[in-house]
Amino acid sequence: MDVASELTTRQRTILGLVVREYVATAAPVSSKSITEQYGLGVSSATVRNEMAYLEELGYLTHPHTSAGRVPTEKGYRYFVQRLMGEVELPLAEQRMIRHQFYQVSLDLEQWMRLAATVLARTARTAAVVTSPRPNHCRFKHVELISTRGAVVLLILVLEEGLVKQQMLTLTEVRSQEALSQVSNWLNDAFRGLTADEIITESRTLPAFEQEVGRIIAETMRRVDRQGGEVYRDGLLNVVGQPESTASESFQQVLRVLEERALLETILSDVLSFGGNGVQVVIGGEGHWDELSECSLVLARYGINGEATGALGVLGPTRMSYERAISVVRYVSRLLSDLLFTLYGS
Amino acid sequence: MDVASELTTRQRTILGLVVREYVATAAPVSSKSITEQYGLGVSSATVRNEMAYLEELGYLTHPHTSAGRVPTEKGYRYFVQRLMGEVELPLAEQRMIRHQFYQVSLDLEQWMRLAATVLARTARTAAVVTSPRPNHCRFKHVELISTRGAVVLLILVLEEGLVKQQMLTLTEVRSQEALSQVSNWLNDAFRGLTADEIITESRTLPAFEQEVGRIIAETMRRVDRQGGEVYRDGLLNVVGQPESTASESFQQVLRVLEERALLETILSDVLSFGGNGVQVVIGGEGHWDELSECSLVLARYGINGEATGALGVLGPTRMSYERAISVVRYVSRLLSDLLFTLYGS
DNA sequence: TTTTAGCACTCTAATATCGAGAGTGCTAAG
DNA sequence: CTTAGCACTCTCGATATTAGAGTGCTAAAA
Repeated sequence: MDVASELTTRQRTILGLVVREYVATAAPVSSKSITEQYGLGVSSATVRNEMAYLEELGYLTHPHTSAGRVPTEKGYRYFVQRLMGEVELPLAEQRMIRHQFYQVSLDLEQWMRLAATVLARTARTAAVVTSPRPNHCRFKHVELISTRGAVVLLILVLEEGLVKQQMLTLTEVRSQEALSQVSNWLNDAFRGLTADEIITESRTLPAFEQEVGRIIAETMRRVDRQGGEVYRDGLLNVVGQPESTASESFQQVLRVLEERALLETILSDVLSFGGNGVQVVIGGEGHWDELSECSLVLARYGINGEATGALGVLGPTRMSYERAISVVRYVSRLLSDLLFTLYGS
Repeated sequence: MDVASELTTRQRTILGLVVREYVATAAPVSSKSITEQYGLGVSSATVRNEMAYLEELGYLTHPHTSAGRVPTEKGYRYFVQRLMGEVELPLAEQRMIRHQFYQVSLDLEQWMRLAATVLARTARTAAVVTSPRPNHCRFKHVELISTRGAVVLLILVLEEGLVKQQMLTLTEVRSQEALSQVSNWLNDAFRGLTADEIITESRTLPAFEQEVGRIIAETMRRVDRQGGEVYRDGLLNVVGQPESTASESFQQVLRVLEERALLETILSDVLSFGGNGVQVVIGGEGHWDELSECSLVLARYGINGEATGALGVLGPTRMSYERAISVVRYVSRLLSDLLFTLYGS
């Protein structure tokens, strides 16, 4: 079916122009405007015929009888897959972005935040970044710090440089001395273990150590399970859109962005689906009802097999895919590189 | 001037009803609907006269000649200050909220997040919570953890239970042993000091210790300066409003919510302005242009003199101030209590 | 066979007109 | 001081009209 409907060069050119023009102006594109702006050496009537054919194949539509053409989701997909090519972000922008990352201090959290901001600004859409998580995190270091009475601050450092804190209330008061001893002890005992291994290891320990071990394992399991922090930016870009005024589908976008759980489901769904590289989901594609009328441009980043996160951009179907895809690709590579310098083996 | 324009009981009643009715329906309130729904024992004509008087004083307006009345900002302010009284959140809701906080683990971050969610859901507006910060934070504990080569993870714990992490690249590789020795050393030397004191203290130390001390002090200064994390929720509540469709002022609200810097300026402005208790800013009040057509209900929380944060709710001027104020008050008290159990002296 | 000029046709978007209805303001009487 | 009554104003929705943009189709030209 798709083989039969192979397009001629001219048809592809026209489809590309319609997509570009529509993305730029948000208004249906007429045959005349195409011939006038980009002289193809043919008349508007010819373009009209081609457009009618493209509509027959489902790449374009009519809002109504006498209006210009608008790309369908299928049209956008064709554009992204066959017409666009591997566009790279302009070197000037690459340099600017890289510069910003190097200016910020060596801190994962700041990188994530910056990544979200850069994505949103460059693609002019909403952006999402999840912090990188290992498949199974491993213990590196624990510190027990007495604060007040029986309340103790437990600080847990994992192999990947992730730091978690947790307050505990002990059944009896212990001195900082005693707590330090315990944590030193545990640091030796648990080094490099996973949550499950820590549980096993704890069995042989005295009651208090065992209790702390249990809490550590629990925290690690939570980290394994619930994935990382989610950083967002550029919500305004979604709201400011001309089409957003009326349509309710944009409320859905905001809902997706606000509800962690939903967002994470979609992200992991999309990423488990495709392989490496940038994934583009245009208008739900049947699987994700929440994303109708929106597109998602996603990529994984991080150190493969060790710790990966997701990052991407969410906007109206009418978005600049060139910009979105190129910036998602660039930032994901950049972050991967930065992570490697910190945690790489 | 305000003394001369003291209102009669009936005028106050009518103003109150108009505000309540308008908040509920979002439509201009007519004299008839007032007399019909809440029999005041007077005719609509009387109400009309009173309304005209209230308009003269600036508490109400007309969208146009033949429409019902709408409260002005001054009207809302009068309502909040003189008519509303100290409304408490319904006990059932109080219980529900308290329950949610106790279910979540003993973790500041989770409390903040939950507080934002609860505020947004209860007041049906956008909500903001900033984490509590001391005026001048004091050193408690440092840990240096070697990760890979010369890259070291520095974990800094402050008196108030705040944990900061930071990656360093050393000029030479050092063993974990050596690093632990240094951090033990510093833990004794810096205990309870402020950033400035640490700088002074460092002068007498060897180069490496001095360098670490400098980094610690720098981090602490950053904490002092830039305030805490900001948690937001309920953006959808702003977008979903009937009046939001057209007006651009709601884009401004979103801008305020998205731009950390702007938000923090406004928060600290408002809070430094008023004393304790819940502060209500209705429609910018001349100082904050970004908040025209919006209202902000804010309170400080935390342990006075030790560590305080801000929390509040941001919505259209047409919001339920009873709900907003009562929930802001309740959550701020609740959080203060919770903090006290953890860090209180 | 492909392209194109030309023209009829369709639909939108803007504008004007109209009437009903809601709500006020005012006046004069209670 | 209150209220019935009424004129007046303004919005809102419905309807009509028109200009213009853009298409689809046909028949001629390349």
